[in-house]
Amino acid sequence: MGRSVAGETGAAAGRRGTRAVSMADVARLAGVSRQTVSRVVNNQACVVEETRKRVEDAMDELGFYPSFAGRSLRGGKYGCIGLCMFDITRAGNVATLDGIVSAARDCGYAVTLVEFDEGGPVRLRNVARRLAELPVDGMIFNTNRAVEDFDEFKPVPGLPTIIISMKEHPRCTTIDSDQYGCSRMVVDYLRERGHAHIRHLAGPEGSITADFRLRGWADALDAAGLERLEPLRGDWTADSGYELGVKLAQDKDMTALYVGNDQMAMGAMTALRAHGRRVPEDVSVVGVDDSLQGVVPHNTLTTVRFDLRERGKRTFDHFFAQMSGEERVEAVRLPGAIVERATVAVRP
Amino acid sequence: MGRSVAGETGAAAGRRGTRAVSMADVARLAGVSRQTVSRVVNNQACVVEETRKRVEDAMDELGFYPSFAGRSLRGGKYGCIGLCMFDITRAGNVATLDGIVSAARDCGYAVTLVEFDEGGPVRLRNVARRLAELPVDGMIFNTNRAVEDFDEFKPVPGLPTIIISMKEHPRCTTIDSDQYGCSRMVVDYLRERGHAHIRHLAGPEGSITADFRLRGWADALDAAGLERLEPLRGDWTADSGYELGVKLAQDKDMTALYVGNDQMAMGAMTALRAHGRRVPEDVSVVGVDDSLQGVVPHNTLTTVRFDLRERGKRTFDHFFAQMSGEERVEAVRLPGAIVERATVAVRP
DNA sequence: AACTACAATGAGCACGTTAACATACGGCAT
DNA sequence: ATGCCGTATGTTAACGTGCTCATTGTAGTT
Repeated sequence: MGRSVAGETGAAAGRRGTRAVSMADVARLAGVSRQTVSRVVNNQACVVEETRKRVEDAMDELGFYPSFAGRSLRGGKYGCIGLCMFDITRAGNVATLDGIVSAARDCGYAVTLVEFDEGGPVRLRNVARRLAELPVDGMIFNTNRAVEDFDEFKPVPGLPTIIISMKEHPRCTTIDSDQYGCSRMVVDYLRERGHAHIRHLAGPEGSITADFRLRGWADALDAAGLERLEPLRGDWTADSGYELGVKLAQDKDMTALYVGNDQMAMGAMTALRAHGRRVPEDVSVVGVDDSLQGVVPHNTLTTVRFDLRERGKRTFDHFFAQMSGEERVEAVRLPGAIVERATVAVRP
Repeated sequence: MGRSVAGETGAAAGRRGTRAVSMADVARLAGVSRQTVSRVVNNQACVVEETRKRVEDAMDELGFYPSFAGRSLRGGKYGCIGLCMFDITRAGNVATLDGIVSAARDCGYAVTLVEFDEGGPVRLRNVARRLAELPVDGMIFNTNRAVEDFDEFKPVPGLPTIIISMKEHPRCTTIDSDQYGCSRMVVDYLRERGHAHIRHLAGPEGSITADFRLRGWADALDAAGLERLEPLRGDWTADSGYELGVKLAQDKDMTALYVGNDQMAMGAMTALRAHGRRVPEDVSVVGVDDSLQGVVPHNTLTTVRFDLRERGKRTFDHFFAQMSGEERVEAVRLPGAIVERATVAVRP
């Protein structure tokens, strides 16, 4: 905190005497009733051209903007969605945010953004409380980290709630890129190309995304009856990928490496090459996220691409459906697609 | 559009009979007046413990949340800032957004995010109109592209407005990373290390950031009386950097290359090496943004780092100052810092 | 002339909250 | 007993908008 909070300044500072212009002010200047001003603002018929003109002039002169408070107090709706995210700066989240914002805009909604508290364990209930006191008609949570009260959380009555998460929720619709399915897809893709020794370099513990990607890989290997060696865990950075790639270079049986994200894949690939393993001739490498395009020159990494902007759009669509009366609770998983570049070879 | 917009659903859908719980409902259940409920909600003194308890129980039972509309109608403040950005997904913007959101939160503000319309020329006036009808106490614009009515734009009376932009504005405080100064800094840095033939690979035309970085480089060379060859222009991607790097490899006089961002620098560096120019022995390379850390293994690029999250925080600070009555219009430019890695050599 | 039909506008209320003022009550000094 | 004070609570009014209903004005029909 430190400084005074918004609530306090509200009463104290006000608009320093410059109280915003109201419809009554406009009506007075234009010599009409407030209701006529209201009609002009809302583009209703039944206003004669000359009156409309006079009102519009008065609005311009006074710099009138309809008060959101008054309007929504009457209508009951704000036209805003509350969105809560863990870490906006993580690459995937931004695209999703962007998708939500633009889909919302198309339906006349704005997006109010808050971040999860960082210190201490996270509880959806607390965030929901905070959002419920903001001018929002519903909520979207993006929970890609562990949440204490995930299962017992109950959405605020009257406020449709969607959760972006791989974990299913008993009362809320969840939506996410299919982090589990993408791994099975990659394993199938590699098996079709003759690979039987497929190792995995996963993201850090505590990351739900990393866990689901890992589980998908493990289940796919088990289902296919392939040998499954212990996966390694990095921290999503290229340098951690390099470090673990050095270890993996020792494994002469490995013919394919599936890495939990592209940056680590980049690191691992560099390490493999530096230690005499050719890519893709000796070892095929597949990443996830397709995040290197434009960042690295001549990007050749075969990877899985999720349309995260689309994920945001779909999230809003489900939100909008609930706003419109849809009651169904479902778990939507959006599939990724393999982007074939040049780091996978076919085994004889 | 296509579907109905928020405004329309407001009246039509309502909360489908589930009108939100009001203070009056709580008061009735607890057997007190609305005012007493209000006092409990706002943690005011002068409520006897037993009454408070009864009211709180009633609130819990009914699932009461104070209505933002009613509250702000009375108080005149919303506790929300409107933020308008061009493209959230551009790397720098996210960090800034994050800084604003977290600084705002510390002062009890939420951030309502909208994007600039994409089609057609952009006018601040239109965006301001849209924001002014949302529940916001002020606005922040992030304008890193050309805006049609930049100079003549007048902020909405009563709504403090800050613009994140290198261009100065006659009526609004502007703030930005010092895109101009960083280039001068880089040129000085290279001159101190004996370089006299410093070329520039700039970002695309139409990017204000690219223009200011270019102008800083040009002015610094002119001021030092150094030869200034025509700069090349890429599109921020590593591949465009590579392509132009191939051309620059022909220039045997060039001893230093200053590139408008790190990704192009990465591409250019790769091209230079591929064409027999050693980095940094033959050519020193400096980028801007420090955006490769964690993305590329063993990142060695010397670059300029801006603390963009800090930029967001500072932006909010200036906004908050204006909310508190500060009238001053200023142009704040936040300096970057050179991150020394291994792509600059000292000339004999 | 008296009527209906319709267009244009106005009056009044309701939404949920809170500041300002009003009331009730017990305790204490005069 | 009277007056005063402080605490706890209730009452009233106001914030700005938009819906419903009422009123006025105008044109057309009988």
